[in-house]
Amino acid sequence: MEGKPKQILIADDEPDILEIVSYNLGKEGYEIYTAKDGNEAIERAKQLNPDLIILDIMMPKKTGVEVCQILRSQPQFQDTLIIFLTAMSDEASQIKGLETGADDYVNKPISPKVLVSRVNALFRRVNSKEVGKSIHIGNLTIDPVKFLVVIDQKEVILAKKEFELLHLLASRPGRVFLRNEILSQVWGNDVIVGDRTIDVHIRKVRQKLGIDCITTVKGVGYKFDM
Amino acid sequence: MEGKPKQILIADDEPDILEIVSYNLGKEGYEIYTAKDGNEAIERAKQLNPDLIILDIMMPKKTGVEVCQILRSQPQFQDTLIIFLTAMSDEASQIKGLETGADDYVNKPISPKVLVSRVNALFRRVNSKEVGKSIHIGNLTIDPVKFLVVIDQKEVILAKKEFELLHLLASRPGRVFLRNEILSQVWGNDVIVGDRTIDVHIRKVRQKLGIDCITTVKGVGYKFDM
DNA sequence: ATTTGTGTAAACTTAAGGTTAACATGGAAG
DNA sequence: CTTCCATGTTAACCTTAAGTTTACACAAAT
Repeated sequence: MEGKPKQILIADDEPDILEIVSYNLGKEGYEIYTAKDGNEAIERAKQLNPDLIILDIMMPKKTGVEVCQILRSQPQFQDTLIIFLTAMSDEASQIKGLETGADDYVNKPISPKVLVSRVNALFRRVNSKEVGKSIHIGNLTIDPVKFLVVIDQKEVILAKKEFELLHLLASRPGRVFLRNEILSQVWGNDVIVGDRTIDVHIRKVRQKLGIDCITTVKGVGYKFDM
Repeated sequence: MEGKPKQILIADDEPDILEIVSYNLGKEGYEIYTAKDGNEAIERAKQLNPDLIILDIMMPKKTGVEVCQILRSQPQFQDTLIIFLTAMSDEASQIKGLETGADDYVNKPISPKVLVSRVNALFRRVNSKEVGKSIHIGNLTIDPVKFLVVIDQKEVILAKKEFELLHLLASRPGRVFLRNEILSQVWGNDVIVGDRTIDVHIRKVRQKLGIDCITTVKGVGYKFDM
């Protein structure tokens, strides 16, 4: 059971490094995205929500350590893997890096093969326990493992269908789901239910969440939007 | 919620290394055990079932890589963390080591502080493994060794199935276990039992504990919550 | 052989969840 | 402005999952 390809964001100001790392990890089947300074790294991380972020420490705008701290302070990136990449091989930096919340620390000059092995080792470890990944959007968290929705630190209990419906919509924020799609995804392809059934569940979700995050697209379907 | 102290097994044939590593990790609150060759490492690993094993590569009897392969081939050690410690800093060894199933690879001469950071980073990432070790949640203690549940200083006797059921749920508080999962974990994959059997056992546990800590998620399963 | 504890099954009750129908609303087209 | 149609709203109703109780089989202990 091979999941979807893992997304990796690489931030470094040296184009050479970016290229060599992208090439070698891409060859392994990972989906690679790049950033060339600290601010861009943060920006891209927020829009991509990648599985792993590889950060050079010495970068313009913001250092890798700063980026790591900023990202780790947000719930969305609590579980994201982070590897530091750096020319500073002194042990103080390394310790500081790991204590900032990084998962690994690789010294330059990097060996592409070693980096690939370390990336693989990290994913091997994390994959074995991570079954359903939770969704974080703004102050909203959807956790399929705990079957729980948290909004502004407050837990909201949704019934099964309500949860599945919200989970579906929130899995692709902004994208419109046709009523048909919703029916087949949440209710299954065979069951036939009345026309108002979806509406009623949408209503319950809206009501329980208390915030307006589901938009109606008349004649088409619904979408999640914050 | 601070768990039990993590157990670490360190295998190296140089007493100096053993001592310095033991001292530094011990200071961090880990419970340290040692072995001085490959065979002893395997033997102690089996009797201790530690959370982390640190293996020197060049050891008498069996090399660290061999020990790793042997342990990884057994289900008991599938999730156990393994770090290689070695004087061989060439990248081929490192790649081989990581691909054997190790989680990290640290070169000698080792810096105790760096090792400690890396150990901490690994445990930070993998907070989940606590099988066979007692669980403390609030005023509730579940001790699988003594087969005992203590709640508010009062011992509660649970039957085998009841105990296993509670232990499973409490091992991951908050997480929902599907009825299927419960069946396969507690009853085993092959046995087929009636639909109400789980309910009955849930009821007995709830009754005996006297506190409401098991939540029903209708249509999904059960979860432990305090 | 009898007692005791444990696990499973069956029958029944309860309640949560899901669906529907009937009606309301609101915006766009004519 | 009126009509039309898609969606919103509400409450009643139906369905199904879970809770409860009792009974019984079986094994271990006495």
